[in-house]
Amino acid sequence: MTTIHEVAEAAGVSISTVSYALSGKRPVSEKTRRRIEDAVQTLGYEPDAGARMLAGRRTQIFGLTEPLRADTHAPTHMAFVLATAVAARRRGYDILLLTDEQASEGMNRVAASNLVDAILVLDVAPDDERAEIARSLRSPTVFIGIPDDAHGLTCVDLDFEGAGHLAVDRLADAGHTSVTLLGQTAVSYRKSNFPRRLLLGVQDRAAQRGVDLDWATTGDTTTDASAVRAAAELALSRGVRAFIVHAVGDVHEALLETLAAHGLSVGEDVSVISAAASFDTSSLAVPIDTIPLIPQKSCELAVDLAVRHLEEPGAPAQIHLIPPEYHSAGSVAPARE
Amino acid sequence: MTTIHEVAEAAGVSISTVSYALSGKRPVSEKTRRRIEDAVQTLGYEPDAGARMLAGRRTQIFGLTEPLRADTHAPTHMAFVLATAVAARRRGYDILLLTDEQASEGMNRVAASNLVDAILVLDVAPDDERAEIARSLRSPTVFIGIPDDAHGLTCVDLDFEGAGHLAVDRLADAGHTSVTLLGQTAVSYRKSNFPRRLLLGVQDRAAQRGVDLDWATTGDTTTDASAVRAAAELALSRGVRAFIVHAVGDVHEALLETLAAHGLSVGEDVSVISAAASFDTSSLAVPIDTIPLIPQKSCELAVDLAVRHLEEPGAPAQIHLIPPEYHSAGSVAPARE
DNA sequence: CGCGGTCATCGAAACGCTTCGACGACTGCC
DNA sequence: GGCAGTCGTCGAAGCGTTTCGATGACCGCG
Repeated sequence: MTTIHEVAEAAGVSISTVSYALSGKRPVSEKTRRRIEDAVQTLGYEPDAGARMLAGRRTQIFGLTEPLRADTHAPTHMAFVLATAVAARRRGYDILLLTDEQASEGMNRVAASNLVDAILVLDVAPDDERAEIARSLRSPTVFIGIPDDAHGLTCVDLDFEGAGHLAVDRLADAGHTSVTLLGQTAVSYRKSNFPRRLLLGVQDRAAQRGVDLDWATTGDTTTDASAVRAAAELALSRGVRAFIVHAVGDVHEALLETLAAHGLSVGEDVSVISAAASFDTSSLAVPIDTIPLIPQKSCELAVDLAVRHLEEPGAPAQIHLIPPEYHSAGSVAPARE
Repeated sequence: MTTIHEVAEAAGVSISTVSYALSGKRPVSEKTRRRIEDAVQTLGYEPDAGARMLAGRRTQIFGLTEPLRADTHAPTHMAFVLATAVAARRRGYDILLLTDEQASEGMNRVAASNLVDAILVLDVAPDDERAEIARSLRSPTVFIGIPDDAHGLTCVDLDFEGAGHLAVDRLADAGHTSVTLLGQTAVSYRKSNFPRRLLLGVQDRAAQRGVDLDWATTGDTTTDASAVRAAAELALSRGVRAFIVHAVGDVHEALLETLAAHGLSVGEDVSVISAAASFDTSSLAVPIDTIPLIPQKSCELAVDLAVRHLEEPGAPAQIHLIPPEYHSAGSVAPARE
């Protein structure tokens, strides 16, 4: 294993000069630095992680807790994990997985042993036990998602309420007076927080704008295409011609099929908005207006916040809501009499 | 932060005694150990990871490389990641995620910096570039899956060929003379290795047993229910009454629906075996005989192998095939004339 | 009683890096 | 020509463990 000593010797300088040349924390002359860089190259030097942690009191590792409950939607979850890993890597951090049954043990352990510089929390539940732990930890902790009691926590998430407002506004602006929200599974309204926040935003704004709102879940614990079809049929029979969908791809497809079966053309006879979808809605049979939930955005912001808290330890904990964006694809039609 | 010094002081012993008491590498008297354990408890001592790495030349971390290609089946992949993390944790190791676009960079980096004790490789491709890197690394590396050139590598996987043999044998034993294999997506036969190995096993044994074999992929890049239905229809029209399914849950459901539509009862009129499914087939509408692919088994074995290579550095690299198990559920019927 | 042998404990030397204070060599100014 | 101020570099002190060799206490034996 090649050490900083060997690099120093090869370059004819002291080890501290090598360290400074590589970290850039003190100026090093052009000539010297080049010699050092050459030595690093030819020797294939890579600093020892353990030594660096010990001396530098930085590990360049973030812990990522993900409970991975049975009802977690795997593709979405994976997108978040991946996005986090990529964002962290870009800032020079690696990701240590904390998938313990009891997230508490893992968080306490890695924090107490200084294995990680900060902890990122995924798949946040309303009554998440990790909230309490995060408050007791000295390591910066960033939640991607918002627990009920977010007091003293740093959180990042899409502004689901705002997304709900935006969706209703667009439909109301188009003249629709009754709207149906096809939501998530029933269980996710209990185990997660964001579906409720979107629902709240939709209800809220619907009331303000005088829009009739129906709301249906799309299955009990798992998405159920027949439940979606039934809900859609019911809505259509009541004359509803505007839908907000907050669900996975399958639900969109089931809805579109049902609409097609009725001879209704999306963007002409009927309006559809996909709210907070984390998959690519452009691969659907029909282009759909979308207010996307972009994992990359949340995760990048989360990583940025973690880094910031590391750099300025005084930084206040607060909730960061990412403003919703509306991507038009022509699926909202003016209401007909 | 509490250090080993404070523990030593509190217990009235030297730090080396504390270290030995905690590691058990040298005998410590009952009395002393209890005092030390008490001090550890009350002070909430947790050894510093960096210091431990530096002094002990062990990090207690495994790297996990997962390329996460677009065509990766997320739920299956997640099951493997989770199983690996759990198995590693049980042996006292944490998992560091290596999701880099170029896995090479990450593997080299973490190995060179001694960040990990060993590397586990997931989602192995036939021409996987990580094979070459693994050979050049000093860190033990274990592949979960088998690349084309496995020379000099330690690999773990289900015996897919054996699973193919087993499936055909069961159907042939039941008197079936023609069988259809509903395989994976077309792309996975190029990008992965295991679908080919299962196919090979099936073809092989079918030839030996004089069984007519048809083979259909279940979509191009992604599973396509209509392709499954078409393949099933075709097979049925040719009089085939025996199916081997190597695919995700949706494919099973599409097949079962098609069979039901023809008024065929599984386990009476028609035989179905699910080969190498990594999900729970008992949640299907009809109980299906299954030769399961159990992520826990592969991942536990992989972790065990990594640990073994760490303990006895001389251990030879070899391929470990997990023998297939046949779980009967009554879905194989005797062939009719 | 003294001697070799356990057993439990201790002191000190790594491990490879970061960082602080100091120092010499210049430069430019009075 | 001497002095303050830069700039680049160096030596050494940690960082918190593990681990090796040594030491002292105690035991049983001749």
